[in-house]
This record gives sequence, C-alpha cells and structure tokens, in this order.
Amino acid sequence: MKKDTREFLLDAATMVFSKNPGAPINDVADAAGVGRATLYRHFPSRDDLIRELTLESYRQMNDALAPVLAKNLMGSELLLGILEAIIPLGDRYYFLLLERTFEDDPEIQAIDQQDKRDWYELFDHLKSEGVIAQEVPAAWAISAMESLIYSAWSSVHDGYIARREAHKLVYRTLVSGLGPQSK
Amino acid sequence: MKKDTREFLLDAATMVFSKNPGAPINDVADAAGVGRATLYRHFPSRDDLIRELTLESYRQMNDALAPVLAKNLMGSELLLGILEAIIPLGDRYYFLLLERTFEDDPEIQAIDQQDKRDWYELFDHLKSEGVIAQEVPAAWAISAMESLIYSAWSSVHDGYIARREAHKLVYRTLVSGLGPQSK
DNA sequence: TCATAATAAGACAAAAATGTATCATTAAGT
DNA sequence: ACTTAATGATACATTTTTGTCTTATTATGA
Repeated sequence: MKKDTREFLLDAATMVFSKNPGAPINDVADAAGVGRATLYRHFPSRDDLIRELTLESYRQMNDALAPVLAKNLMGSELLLGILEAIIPLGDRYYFLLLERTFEDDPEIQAIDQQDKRDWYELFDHLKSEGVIAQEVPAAWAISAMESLIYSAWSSVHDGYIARREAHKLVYRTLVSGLGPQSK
Repeated sequence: MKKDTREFLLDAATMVFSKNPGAPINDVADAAGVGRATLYRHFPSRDDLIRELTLESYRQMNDALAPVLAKNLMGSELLLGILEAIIPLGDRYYFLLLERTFEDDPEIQAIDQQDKRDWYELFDHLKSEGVIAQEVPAAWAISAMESLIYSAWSSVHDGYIARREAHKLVYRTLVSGLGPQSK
C-alpha cells in the first residue's frame, strides 16, 4: 500500500508552521513533496488542515501517553515516563501551544480543558508524593514543564543533547535544577 | 508632546504577532488604535515593521541589562538580576525567539551571535562559581533559561504568579528545581 | 489665531494566497 | 492487461493583503 500522503502532509505542516505559523499552504505542499492540488484533496481548506493537525496532535499525545499511564508508576517514575513519551512529540506539542485559531471550537476546547485538568491532577499527585514541593504553584510547574519539553525536543533536533538523555535532563531541571547536586 | 505613536505600534505589533505571527498589518494598526495609513508612515512596509521590532527588542534587552551588568555582581546575584531585568520584556524576548524572517540579515545576525556568545560566557562563569553544575551542557542551560523567561512573563501576564516573584521562581526552577529543597 | 504637521478615512492598484476545476499521467489492485 | 483511484501540473476566479495616494480633520506649537 501507498504510504499515507495525509501523514506526510501533517508532518510537513508541523515543520513549516513551527518555523512560520503564517506560511502559505503552498509551502506545506512543497515541504511534503506533493502538488498543492493534492493537499486540497486531503484538506478542503487551510483551516481544515490546521484543525486536523490540532486534533491529530492531541491524538498522538494521548496515544503516546496511554501505555505509560497504564503502568501505574509511582511519582518520579511516572513523571520520567511521561517526559520520555512526550518529548519526541515536542514539535507537535509546541504547535498546540502556539496554534490558537480554534481555541473557541467546542471539540478542541473540551480536549484542551480535559488536558489541563489532567496536568493539574498529575502535579497534585506529584506534590503529595513529595516529587514537587507543596508550595510551588501548580500552574507554574505545568508551564515550566511545557516549556522545557519543547526546549528538549528542539535541543535534540539541533543535536545539542542526546535523544535518550533528553527526558532525564528535563526531569532533573524540573525537579532538582541545574545547580550542583546536593545528595 | 504627543506620546510616541511608534511605540504604540511596536507594542501592538508585539502583542498581535505573539498571538498570530502571520497577522495582517491591519490587525496591528487596529490594536494600536491607529489608521493603517499611519502605520505605513512609520514603517514603509510589513518587513520594515518586523525588522524594526526585532532591532528595538534587542535594544530594550540591552538597555535593561546594562545597569545590571554594571554592578559587577557575583554568580547567583548576577543571574537573579538578569532574570529580574529580562522577564518584564518576556514578550519581546519571545518575539525574538520566534521571528526568523531576518535571520540572514547581517546586522541582526551579528547581534544574534554576539548575544549567543554572551550567554555562553555567562553560563561558563556561573559554572566556575558553582551556581550551575559543571556537567550540564551550556546549550541546555541557556535553552531552558530562555524558555522559562517567557513562561514566567506569560504566567505573570495571566495572573498565575506575582510579578515581583517571577525572577525568583525562575531562578529556583533553574538552579535548584521544584522538588522539596534539601538544605 | 494661524501655520504646520500628523492623522483618519477611504479609494485604488498590485501582489499574494486561497480555493476550484480540468486533464493527462501514474500507481495499485484485480 | 484492465480498471479504478490518486496524483501532478496548470489554468483560472476569488479573496485577502499590501502598499500608495488623496482629502478632510484634528492636534500642536508659535
């Protein structure tokens, strides 16, 4: 069977839009190595493309996370597992942070809010297990983690840090910081 | 004297472009409360606006940093001071990270590279003073710091953390992490 | 008050991007 | 080999955005 053109397009769109979120559809088609007409066959409009990319990105995140959550890990292991699963999707994750075109779309808004609740729940959990300090505002912890996830993806992508080390580095930065380790 | 329209425009552009980097010039003029024709009087073209905003953002960063650097502070105080100076400019800083239109412009490239050298120098310094651990890749430390600066600005802007606390929170996150403090 | 400069509003042309349609070619499955 | 479906290429109409220009209005300072 033919390799899914749709996936090529979504990957190309992720790449192109992360470099230039206002890029014309033409650039996406070029990056995917297909004609512009083909793109329009898969996505009837620019907005359709972006909306599908948004939904697909959420789907990938959930798919990557599901097996980790199924393991019923404890605090630090859980966070490490989550980071390991998500960092490779850092570019998609970043796209979701940037792309606000559909923030009023009910379907996407619902997913957004559920995700937000999940993150708060996770960090409450991490606090109760002593991984994160009680006095740290959860909103800050989440925001910091989100930033670092994309930074890590980007650093791996640019070759500054090793792919296999990325999740550990984010974990360390988030939990014990980059200062000399005390223990 | 009339308050500087140019500044209104640059501030509006920062806001509009950070929400939608491909936004039409019209949106910027509207956000600045100014006619489109007026915008064109100050900036002959869209690219001129973006280029000026880029240069102006660098200028503001340097201006904010200069008095801090003049104090000849030691390691942790230096980093804290830098964070305190830059976080309020987080939106401009973020714009510079995102905006790659002029990455090949010699003038901007020169500033970019000098800044990069400065950051590396700073973190080497911080390592030698024991604020940052020796084994941490400087590229990662810089990237993490940059991410956290915008996260902090954004969190302050959205009201999740206090303006006066932001730099301390970033410092803590970066240096000792969000886990329970050991000492 | 008067002169000057900046602005708003809108008309306009040119360029860029979007979206539609057609047709010949290529690939895939039977 | 035959049929069907997908693609590439291109032409085209439409819409959006850009950039220019003109005119009436408003603000500012002498």
